[in-house]
Amino acid sequence: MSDRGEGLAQQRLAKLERLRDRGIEPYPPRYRRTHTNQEAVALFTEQAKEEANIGEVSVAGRITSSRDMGKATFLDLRDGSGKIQLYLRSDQVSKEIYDLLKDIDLGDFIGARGKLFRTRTGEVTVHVHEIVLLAKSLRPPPEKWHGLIDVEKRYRQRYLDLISSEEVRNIFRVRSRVIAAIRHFLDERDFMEVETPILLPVAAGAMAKPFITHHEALDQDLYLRIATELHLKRLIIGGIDKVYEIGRVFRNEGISTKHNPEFTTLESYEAYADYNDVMTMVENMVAHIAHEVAGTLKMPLGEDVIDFTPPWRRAYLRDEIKAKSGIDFEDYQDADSLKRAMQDKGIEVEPNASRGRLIDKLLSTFVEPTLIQPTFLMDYPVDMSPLAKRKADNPRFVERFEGFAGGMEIANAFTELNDPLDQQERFMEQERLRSQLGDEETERMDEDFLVALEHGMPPTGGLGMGVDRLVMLLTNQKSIREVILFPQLRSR
RNA sequence: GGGCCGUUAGCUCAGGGGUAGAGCACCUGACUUUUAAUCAGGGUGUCAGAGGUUCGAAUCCUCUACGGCUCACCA
Repeated sequence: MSDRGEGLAQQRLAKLERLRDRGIEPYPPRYRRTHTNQEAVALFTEQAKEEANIGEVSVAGRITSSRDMGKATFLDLRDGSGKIQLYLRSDQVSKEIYDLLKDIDLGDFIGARGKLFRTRTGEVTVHVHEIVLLAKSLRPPPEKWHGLIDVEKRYRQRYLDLISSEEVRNIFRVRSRVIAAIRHFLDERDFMEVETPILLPVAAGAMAKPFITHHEALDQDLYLRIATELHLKRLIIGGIDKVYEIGRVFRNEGISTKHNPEFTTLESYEAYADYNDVMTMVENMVAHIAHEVAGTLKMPLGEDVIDFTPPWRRAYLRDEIKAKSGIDFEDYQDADSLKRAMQDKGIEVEPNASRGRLIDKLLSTFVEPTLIQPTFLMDYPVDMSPLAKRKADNPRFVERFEGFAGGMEIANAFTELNDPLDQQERFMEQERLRSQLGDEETERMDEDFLVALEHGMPPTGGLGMGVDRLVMLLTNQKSIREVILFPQLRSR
């Protein structure tokens, strides 16, 4: 048989036709297995101890490796639970079955039935007397030893990445367990999980540029949410005293190793709590998650080991910025003077930056990269926190903290602003900055939310956490794309 | 958006003006406990795409597409 000029897919297609010609259906509707691969291996291990007679098992999965010895063949079969080895002998299966092997390729799904035994080298193996093709694969799998390296291909065809990399499979297992652990932690504390709208007439609740879309029937532009904050606070007003949402938010900004246009946040709000209570909750929650997914609170990250054991270090934002940048932003009460001070230090500054954004620049340039071990920075200037409550003893600051680890911000929390008149003034100040500076990312006025606040909101502690970044920390990944199954790429 | 780097067989990668290469995968044959099976034979290709320079381009130049890192922006 010549295969010159034939692609690998054409070869497989030819095998498919041969199978059909022999009356073998390459895509049967179902197969009943008795055990997952993991269960089958465990079954043998348990029963072997008792030297009991082990019955037959049927298992199913994708063929990931094949070792053809002529009159005997070994196959590796993988399902969602793990791998098990199959062993076929030509003198112990029908000719039809052994011939079927010739037209089965790496990547095909099969079901196999037989008795368990242990090979000379000690591997639990199914001594197969019957195999059934469950699904023919028409394209070759990635290389078995190096796997899939091409980053673009890994993201665009994530299924191939998952097939060929145990490490990648594990990252997404951990991600799933992180989210489950968050739910468990909050549900245990009587928080109620809710879902709030993604399509909104006004995208408010954070400083970010939104995506815009259009509703045809309403003939109205809508925005994709940039935060869940304002709707969750409406629910606090509505009497749901402990509420949270884990959900996707969307920000129309740059893409980088730390930013994906859609990402997952946890936001939680607790009535009659303040930011000190939230701080305690955050360190306990992250410790709980780390313990659940890793069994330890000391997580490797690059060259470092991050110790999430509470209590985390606490410092004041102003002190920390002063210590690391040499600038005390309280010496500069307006944007212009602060800008000059920063330029004198050789810092590049956007001409239109507000005072809040300048301070944020100091934080992200000089402080954030140095916060490897978990740290809370407390008490932010009111300029950069339009939704947080002022400190009673100093109205220029608010009761706000951010949590950092691994040089990244992972949490942002405050005692929520519940004074509707102050909130209105803060929104108006943001609107003024927007029109004056043309800053598309300033906070937007949400009139409907103001009406809600006027009905009265109890003192409340609120939290926002970047779930993707938390997963990065807990899986030792440098890029957010490694913890998002299908990260945003330019379409081809 | 700027800068730098990359794109060669299904996959992982060499090659850098003169006949398109290797390992794995694949195909043919041998082999009844292998496991990166082994042994013998076979190269399956729009060198990302389009122009240009040259007697001759995968190789040099320009543009385009996509990706990575980084800066800017943000969480």
